Amino acid sequence: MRLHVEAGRGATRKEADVAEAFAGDDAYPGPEGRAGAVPTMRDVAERAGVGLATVSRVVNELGSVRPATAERVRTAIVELGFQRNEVARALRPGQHSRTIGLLLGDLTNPFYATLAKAAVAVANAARFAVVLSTVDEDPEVEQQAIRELVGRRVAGLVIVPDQGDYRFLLEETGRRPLPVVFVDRPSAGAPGDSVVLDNEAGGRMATAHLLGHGHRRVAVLVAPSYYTTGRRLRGYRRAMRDADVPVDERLVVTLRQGTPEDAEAATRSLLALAEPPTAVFCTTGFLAEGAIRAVGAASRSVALVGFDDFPLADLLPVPLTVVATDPERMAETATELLLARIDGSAATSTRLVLPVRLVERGSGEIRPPAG
Amino acid sequence: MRLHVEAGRGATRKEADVAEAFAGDDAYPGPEGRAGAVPTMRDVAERAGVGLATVSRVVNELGSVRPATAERVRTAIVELGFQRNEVARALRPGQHSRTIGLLLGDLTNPFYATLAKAAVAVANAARFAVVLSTVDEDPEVEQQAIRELVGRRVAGLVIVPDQGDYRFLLEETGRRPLPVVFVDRPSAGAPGDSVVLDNEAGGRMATAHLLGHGHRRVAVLVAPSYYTTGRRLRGYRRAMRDADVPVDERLVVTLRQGTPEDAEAATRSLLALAEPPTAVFCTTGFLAEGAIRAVGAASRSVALVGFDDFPLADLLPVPLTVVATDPERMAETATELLLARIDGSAATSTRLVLPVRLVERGSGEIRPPAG
DNA sequence: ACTTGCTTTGGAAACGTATCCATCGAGTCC
DNA sequence: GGACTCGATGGATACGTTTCCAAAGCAAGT
Repeated sequence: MRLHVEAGRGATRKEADVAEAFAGDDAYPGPEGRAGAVPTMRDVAERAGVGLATVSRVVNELGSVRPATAERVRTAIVELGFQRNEVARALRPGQHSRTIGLLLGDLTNPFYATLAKAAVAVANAARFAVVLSTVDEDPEVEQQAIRELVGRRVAGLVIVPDQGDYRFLLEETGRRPLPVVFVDRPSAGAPGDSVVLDNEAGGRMATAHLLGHGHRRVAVLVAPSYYTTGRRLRGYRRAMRDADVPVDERLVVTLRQGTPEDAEAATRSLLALAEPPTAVFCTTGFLAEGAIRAVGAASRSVALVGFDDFPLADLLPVPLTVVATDPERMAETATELLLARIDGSAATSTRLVLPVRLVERGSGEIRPPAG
Repeated sequence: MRLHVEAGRGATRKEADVAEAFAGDDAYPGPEGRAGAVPTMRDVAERAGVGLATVSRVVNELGSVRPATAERVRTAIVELGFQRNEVARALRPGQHSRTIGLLLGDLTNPFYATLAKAAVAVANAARFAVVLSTVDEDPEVEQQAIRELVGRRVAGLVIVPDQGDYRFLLEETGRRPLPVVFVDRPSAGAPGDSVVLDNEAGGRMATAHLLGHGHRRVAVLVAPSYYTTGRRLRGYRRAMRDADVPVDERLVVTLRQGTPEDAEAATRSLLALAEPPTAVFCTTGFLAEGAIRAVGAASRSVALVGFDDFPLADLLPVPLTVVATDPERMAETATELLLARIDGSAATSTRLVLPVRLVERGSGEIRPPAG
């Protein structure tokens, strides 16, 4: 049993490494198990003394069944504890499984976690289940995950796309295209709605804010997520141009990985320049985290603006100014759009752009050293 | 279209509230759609010139099919882009859907997010899908969510239980009991394995640590999550007893809600006492957050120990000392246990207790004011 | 009273897969 | 060389639901 190995991991800990497995206190009933199998519609029909079709009509609340009959059926349902088998239901052609697939990145990132939370809430409220898949950067894995979901006949997909090509979705889903909503980033050429942030405006706001506080040497840290951070960078350039401040390309750093560690190192390098930046715009929450560490360790005080708010940002030694987004609203909107699409309303392709806003907390209002 | 309302929300924002929906640029193909429907096993069989059963045998890698035949079938599968319909598969008796249900609390809580991440990773690696349901405190809603999952014929459940009663699970799943693993808290009387933390040891370590730094008036903030924080409180009492320090019950505060706000208010009250505590043990991450705010606002410096680590804890003005847990490992272990159970191995009921460890960062090493 | 039309009801087929069982072919033993 | 064995293969059935279609019940109209 593989678990034994697992339980032994981390055995170097100081205390209470008592990963004990004691067994048999409340043993499972054997596979032969207990009496009643899961009741089916046929059981209900039999008990209520009606036909199978009638039970289905009652369950699905299609009309044309006499109130008295319906009541008998409902009684039988309650008595037996019947619950419709969604699997069998989804097998019928033209029926979907009341399930949507949710494909996103690392849940440890609060941004994705919030997306997931909101999507699940909206879907569950509509009695849809959510199949969650997390992918990290590997288009191969992602495509496999999508195929898997399609194989499970989900009714639609909410995807936070990687830079991959999603055109295969069109092939994949055969007769009628699977409803898909892309979140945070539009997909390249694939059919589907999308809900994104106004990234460019965010980048512009952040940069203009720093410029407005007297900074001229404003660095920008860009994560390799192509679309979003690219747009934010575009906003940066636009703000610089609007303020007639030339961009020093040495201050535009595109990171390889986008991890906090990566950003910390990059920030250190920036601060070690002959003419270091007096402000840094971090196009990502993770990047901001790394930059904070580097700046905190440095002697100089550097202005910072992050992207994506996170809890405790206001508790830092220098509270972090951020471009706050509303991932919750984004996911809600996306999921509602998907459900509408599944429902058959929402006929034409839609592309929503949600606003962002600047939250001033201190780190962005630091002025450059005189000179 | 409901979305219009949605897009209009938050319209008080300063800039870029350009929630514009423009349509029709790349319209969906109509419902009649494009050519090929999703290929089925029958299509594969036809193309390969073999019987349906043979295709099934190849797909499921049951032996007893001649290599040449198998190869023909595999070719046809690739050519057609066939993918097994998991829905139909799950309908067969004795087959499960290669899907597990994951039931937990607010994903915004990094603890749950990490659990979800790890569970999904393990499940997906075993080619299981994960249906995610989040519940918040309402046993009614939770039971409904579980029924829903059972109706979808999931192969098993990973549950972070509320205080509710899970015995109904036994009734619910009919003939053979549904494999269930409880995480973080054992369930009351329900059948199933569980994987929990050594909460009592954690509480003991935290308190002993504070006592060891000279504190005598050690307060404890308890969230109303019954099991875990109750155990942590028990550890607190035990450490106090071991050190022969009497417990002042006014310093034992059980919160109504367990939110940061709640904790902040409670901490303020504590600090306003005639004989305020010199140290606070927060039995929860959220509680620690609130306590940090209250302590930061106060003039006095108070020692703090939190429970559950979180990112940036080391970046706070006074880096937070915490009892660190390993939710990732917990979820991995739980999911592996569930898969083993589904697989039919792991016969007897199991209960695992995972160790915790103290991470000293500064806030717990503050000494009490002399006197 | 018999037809007409409508509502309510039940039977049966179909969805795509896994598996039982029968069949078929080839190799083996006597 | 023929019966027998064993592996490979195909046909048929069942899983639980929805839905098409037909039948039956019933009221109203002629």
